[in-house]
Amino acid sequence: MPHDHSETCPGCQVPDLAFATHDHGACQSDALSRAEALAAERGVRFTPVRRRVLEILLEAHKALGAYDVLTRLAAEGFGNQPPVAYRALEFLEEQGFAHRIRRLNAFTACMHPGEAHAPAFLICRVCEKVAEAPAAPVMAALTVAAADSGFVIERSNIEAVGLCPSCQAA
Amino acid sequence: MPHDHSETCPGCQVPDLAFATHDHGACQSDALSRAEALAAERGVRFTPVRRRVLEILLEAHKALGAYDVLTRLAAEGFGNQPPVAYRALEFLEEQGFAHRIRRLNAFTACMHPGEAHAPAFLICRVCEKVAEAPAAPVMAALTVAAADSGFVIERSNIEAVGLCPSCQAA
DNA sequence: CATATGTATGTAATACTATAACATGTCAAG
DNA sequence: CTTGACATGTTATAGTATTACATACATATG
Repeated sequence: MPHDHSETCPGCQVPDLAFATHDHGACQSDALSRAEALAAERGVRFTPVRRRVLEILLEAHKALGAYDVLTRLAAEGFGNQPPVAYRALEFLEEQGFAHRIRRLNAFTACMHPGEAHAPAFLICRVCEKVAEAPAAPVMAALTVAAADSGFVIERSNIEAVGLCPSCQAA
Repeated sequence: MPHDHSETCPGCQVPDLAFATHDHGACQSDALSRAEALAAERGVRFTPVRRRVLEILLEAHKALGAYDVLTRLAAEGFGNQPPVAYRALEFLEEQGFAHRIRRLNAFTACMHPGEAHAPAFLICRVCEKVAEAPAAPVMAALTVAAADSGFVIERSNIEAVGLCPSCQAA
C-alpha cells in the first residue's frame, strides 16, 4: 500500500494504517530527515551513532530493547558496551525522535518528530506491533485529573496493551 | 490530620489529600481488610506471604521495588529469593490489591481495592510519593483514541511524573 | 595555530530487575 | 487417605540499566 510522501507519512501517523502494511521505506527516510533538520535547528549534534540508532529503530518498525540496538551497533563497528546504546537512545528520547515504551523495556522511533504531541502507545499483545496514537484528548483529561489535586505534570507515559485490528480477526 | 475512617479513607483516595499528611494507619487497616474480604469472596487464598507483602506496601505509602519488599520479607523469615516477592506481588496485582508502576520498576498498594477503577499515577519526582488519581475520563479518552483505529484495549498504564503540591512550594 | 572547554564516545565493572525450572510442601475435595 | 491443584522454597540464570573513569573530538577563543 504505497502512498504519496511529499509531506508526512499518514501510514505511520494514523494507527489504523500503522497496523496495516504500507510503504514504510518512505516513512523512514522522512522521519530521519525531519530529525536531522530539527537537530540542526536546535544546535544539538546528530552524530553517527545517534543517527544510526534512529535508523535501526525506524527499520525495525517495532519496539526494540536497548540490547537489540546494541547488538546491531556492535556488528557495525560502534562500541559494544551498554552505555553506547543507552546514551544514544536517551538523546533520541530527549529530542523527541524516539519514545520509550516502559511496558516493554523497549524503544521505538517517533514517526512525526517535531510536531507537538503527547503520544499514547497501543501495543498488540499478539503481533507485538506498537502504534503511536494521537492522544491530545487523553493528555487533556490527565492534566485535569492531576490539576484537581494540585499536581503539575512534566512528563507522562500512556500505554495500552490489547489487540490490533488484524489480530482480532485471527 | 487524623480523620474518620468508618467507611473509606478519603485521605488516600483523593490525591490532594494523599500528598498531604494524614492518619495513614487507618488507610492501611482499611485497605487490608477490604482485600481480605475480597479474597474470601473470590475464593483465592490470602496467604501469610501475600498478606505480609500487602502490609509492607501499605506501610511504605510509596512505591517499593520487588527487592525492597523481598528484603523485608527475608528479615521476617519468609523466603529470601526473588520469586517469593514477585509471585506475591503478581498475585496482588491480579487481584487489584496493588499496582505496578512501570516508570519506577516498583509496586504500590491499591488504596481502594474492589472498586472498579482505571487508575492514573502521579509520581512526584522530588519526594517520590505516588498518588493514585481517579482517571475514568482519561481511560474514556484513551479507549476512544484506540477505538478510532480498531484497537481493543485490555490493560493500560497511565503514569505521570511531575511535582506534587508540597514540592512545588519548595 | 595553539589550546582550552564542553560534549561525545569507549570501556570496564557492577548494580538492579525479572524469570525459568524444578523440588517440596500444604490444603481441600472426593 | 490419597489425589490433584495450588503455593512456596531454592538454585540458577537471563535481561535491563547505571556508575565511573579514560579518551577523543569538535568548536570557540586567545
